[in-house]
Amino acid sequence: MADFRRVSTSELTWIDARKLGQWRCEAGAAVVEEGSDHKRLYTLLEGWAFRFRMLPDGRRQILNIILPGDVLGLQAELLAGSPHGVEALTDVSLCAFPRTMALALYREHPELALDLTWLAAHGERLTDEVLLSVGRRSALERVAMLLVHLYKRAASVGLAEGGSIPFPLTQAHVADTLGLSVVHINRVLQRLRRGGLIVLKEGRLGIGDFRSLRRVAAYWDQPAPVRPLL
Amino acid sequence: MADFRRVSTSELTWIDARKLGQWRCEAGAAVVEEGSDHKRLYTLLEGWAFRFRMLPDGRRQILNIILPGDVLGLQAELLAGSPHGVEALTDVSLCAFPRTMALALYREHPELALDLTWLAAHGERLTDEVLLSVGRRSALERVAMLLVHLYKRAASVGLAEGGSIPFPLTQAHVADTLGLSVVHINRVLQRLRRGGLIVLKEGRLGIGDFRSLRRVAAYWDQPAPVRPLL
DNA sequence: CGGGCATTTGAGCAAGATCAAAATGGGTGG
DNA sequence: CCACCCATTTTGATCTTGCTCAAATGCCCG
Repeated sequence: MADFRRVSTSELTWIDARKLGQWRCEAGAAVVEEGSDHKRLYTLLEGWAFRFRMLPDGRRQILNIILPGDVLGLQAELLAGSPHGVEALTDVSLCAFPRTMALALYREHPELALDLTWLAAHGERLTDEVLLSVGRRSALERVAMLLVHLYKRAASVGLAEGGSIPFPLTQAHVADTLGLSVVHINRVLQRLRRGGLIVLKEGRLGIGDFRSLRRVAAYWDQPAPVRPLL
Repeated sequence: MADFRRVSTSELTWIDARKLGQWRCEAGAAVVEEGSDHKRLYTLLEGWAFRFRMLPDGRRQILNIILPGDVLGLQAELLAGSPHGVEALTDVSLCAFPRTMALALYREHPELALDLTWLAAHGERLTDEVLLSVGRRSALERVAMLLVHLYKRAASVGLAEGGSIPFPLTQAHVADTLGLSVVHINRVLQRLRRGGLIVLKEGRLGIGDFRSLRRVAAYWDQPAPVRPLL
């Protein structure tokens, strides 16, 4: 997610040497099985994916949308067993590392290791934000919030072009992200479209009026997520 | 949270040497101001507390209940600025460490540092579980889930006595944890009480019928959260 | 052209919210 | 010990947000 501290070349080489290689996944495919016991750490190089959990009867909650640059598997791989599934939204390519890299990393590159913890903490903060939405925001606020947030994240990794970003989520995905029904999502989206707040068509999302959309979302800026200089 | 790997004596001494000391907080007091820029890492020694975020208009979402043994401030202190508040539920005592401990820890005790990341990841997993509840479970399921879960956690740190644990949350806290209204929480609790599933009175919670309560919660066991041997 | 998915629309329903007020239940100062 | 205060719990009544069910429409792809 965007702002990282500068990583030294020696660190980079070190990481690079341990790469297991690249993987590709088709849209819709499971990147990590729910409940499986994977032994890897991934970085998403390209494409979109999401983390989710399900209830026995099939209800699904999307926990997190994953964009290029995000690290995958801190929760899953550091913990035994993976408590969630990961599915590709678009064709996806990722870079895998052996799980055993972690300890070596901690021994040989404490700086990088700290970054890893930072990343884990940051991930939790994102989840916190979503929890606030799902628990306490109205449907309209939730949708507005999600769209603003996704737009910002996508733009920050260079996905914005001509005032819009790719938007590979179906309305069902949005529903499962926000804890709402598909039908209702549809109606809320139309409301936002009619109000000129968003432009959502042909798989792309543009924001018509950032300021208003934010206001609708009952959202205001978080201090930028920068790793503190210790 | 219960299951830790064995920590060596040298590690313990190291940690102990860095302790800034103990703090106490009264019930209801803010342990960390929302939005403040604290410089500490805490461990909760005694009592209950909770993490929360608020919306401009006062709506509150409780993110996490904090029990003795839990680490506080991974999200807050590793990130710049604290995006959430922490409030004491009961009188509380905590142990503080300087934020600068982190890097030293990473340099000198990679094993411990890995534990720290593990803790951060584990924290996120808890949040994930709550998110699944709030997003996709019915009110009844959510309450059942929360009570089972709190009971297990509290019991695992030795708070259970005679089949019950202390329960310092008001119904308003439960409501803000689960994204429901106080009135509705009240009704659901009565339903569970009448069904003999729980015993909740005089500030203590007992579970009448674990199996059924779990079933009601649409909950089933997670693999135990044990740090993997790398 | 036909099947499958996603989106859209309509109608009725219900879980849970809101509003209001009464009943409890400690704690506190007199 | 009592009177009072304030927070919490409880109850009742009504309303609304968002859900469910059902069907139509549009679209992509083989």
